[in-house]
Amino acid sequence: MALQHDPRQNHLLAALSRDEYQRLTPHLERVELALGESLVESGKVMQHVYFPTDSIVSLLCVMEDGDSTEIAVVGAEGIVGISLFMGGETTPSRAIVQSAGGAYRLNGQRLKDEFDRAGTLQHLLLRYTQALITQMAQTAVCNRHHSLDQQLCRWLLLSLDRLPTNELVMTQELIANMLGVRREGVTESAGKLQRAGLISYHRGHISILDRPGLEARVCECYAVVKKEYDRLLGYHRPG
Amino acid sequence: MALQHDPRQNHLLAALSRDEYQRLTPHLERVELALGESLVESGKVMQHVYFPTDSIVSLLCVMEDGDSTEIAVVGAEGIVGISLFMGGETTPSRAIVQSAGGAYRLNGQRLKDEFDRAGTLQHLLLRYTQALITQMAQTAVCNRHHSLDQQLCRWLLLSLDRLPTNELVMTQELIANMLGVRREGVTESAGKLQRAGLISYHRGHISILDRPGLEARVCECYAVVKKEYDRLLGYHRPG
DNA sequence: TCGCTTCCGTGCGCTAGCGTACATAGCAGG
DNA sequence: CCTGCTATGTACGCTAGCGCACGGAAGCGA
Repeated sequence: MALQHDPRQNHLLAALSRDEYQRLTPHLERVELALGESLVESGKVMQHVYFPTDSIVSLLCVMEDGDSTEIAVVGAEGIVGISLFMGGETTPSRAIVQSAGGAYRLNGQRLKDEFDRAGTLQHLLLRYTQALITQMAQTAVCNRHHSLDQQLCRWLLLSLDRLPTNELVMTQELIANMLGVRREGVTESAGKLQRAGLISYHRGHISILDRPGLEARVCECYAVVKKEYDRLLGYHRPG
Repeated sequence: MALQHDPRQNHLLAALSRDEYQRLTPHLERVELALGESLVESGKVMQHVYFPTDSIVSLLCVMEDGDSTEIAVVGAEGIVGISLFMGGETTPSRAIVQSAGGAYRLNGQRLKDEFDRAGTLQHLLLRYTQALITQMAQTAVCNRHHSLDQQLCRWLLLSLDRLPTNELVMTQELIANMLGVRREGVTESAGKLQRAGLISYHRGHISILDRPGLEARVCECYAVVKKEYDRLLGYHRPG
């Protein structure tokens, strides 16, 4: 029933009460996010928050020497720019578009005003933030204890869950940046998955051929995060 | 001017408005936390939140095989049990007392009621949560990119910042659990620091002898976290 | 004083992932 | 077709940290 472009493709916006949605919708601006575009820069004050619909955004922690690590990924289930309503205004991390697609942009002040009404939106955003925290925590423990192979599977599955298709546009170089490992390491791990017939890699395009196969190889971290997202955000919707 | 036991030794409680503080203070219950005590168990609903005064609490992410990693540490600057006001009620992580000491306990429903008044407390708690998120993110990137030596320095400094003394009661075995590494690895790294004259280790008691020396060895992660805590929570108080 | 437990130190072989270097293959444009 | 660029594959030595095993030392209780 969704129009081709409908803010309610974003799950947070879809869960708002009628009143809230009607207050916000005149100020929602549809934007197309390009691969690699930066939505949030470390320490810079944001003017907008973003509600992805069919795009994916990575939250990255970047260090002085340029090395980076993805700490969480945001798709249609979430929002980019939580520090606006959390009160800090800025954050030391970056937000990079990991998969091009659409999103709805909202002025930061409008969001804060609505947040301060302490209605459904506030509760939704806080629950979402807690889910995000879980993802970050699990990422930390995964970084510590699990093999690159497993982490790559986790990353692919988390991305896949946020995509309408089975195709990912993403070079190994970029994945390496996300995971905070060498590009060659990704080549090697991806090669294993490819030889096992789980994925097919071709110059920046990954096709997932066997999702159950990936789920059989992934570490528990994926399930922990997914379960917590389901619990907190109740994804009982069809699409 | 603080009494020997004063809830306002916790910085969040100290920053409340007079009204808020007076509403809460009849329900604050002083408790002594013992080393190793568990305040929050994975998936269990909490009855209380805790405001540490001179104790330190570690938030741990524990995996199926028992391996664990500390994702953040909480002292007098914070609160244990954010999932209560974030709306999730439970969390997949655990909270363990890392350094014995005092705390004030508050019934969860009382906290939620006050939180929903959308006053100073709400803003404080949300800003604190954002600081916590920064700590978790930086922990994740540190796990990935930095040596055990550096991480041990970071851990010692973060603990030291939350302690009144220069002495830490903590076995290497426990530190290893926090950092998610082998006990032997901690022995080795701690040995280096000891030979360099920075610390003195003796059967579960660590004395920090040369704090500037630790700061010279630590990775940038420590400073990033500290700066963000200062920015968000404004620790311009004397003690 | 003896015995037990806890905590710390050390050694050794092993492996995952790093840093580096280089080779190849697809794609685009002239 | 040739050039050049980007993405991927491969190889090789290196190191940090792991798993395991053991030894010793400090404290505690009987």
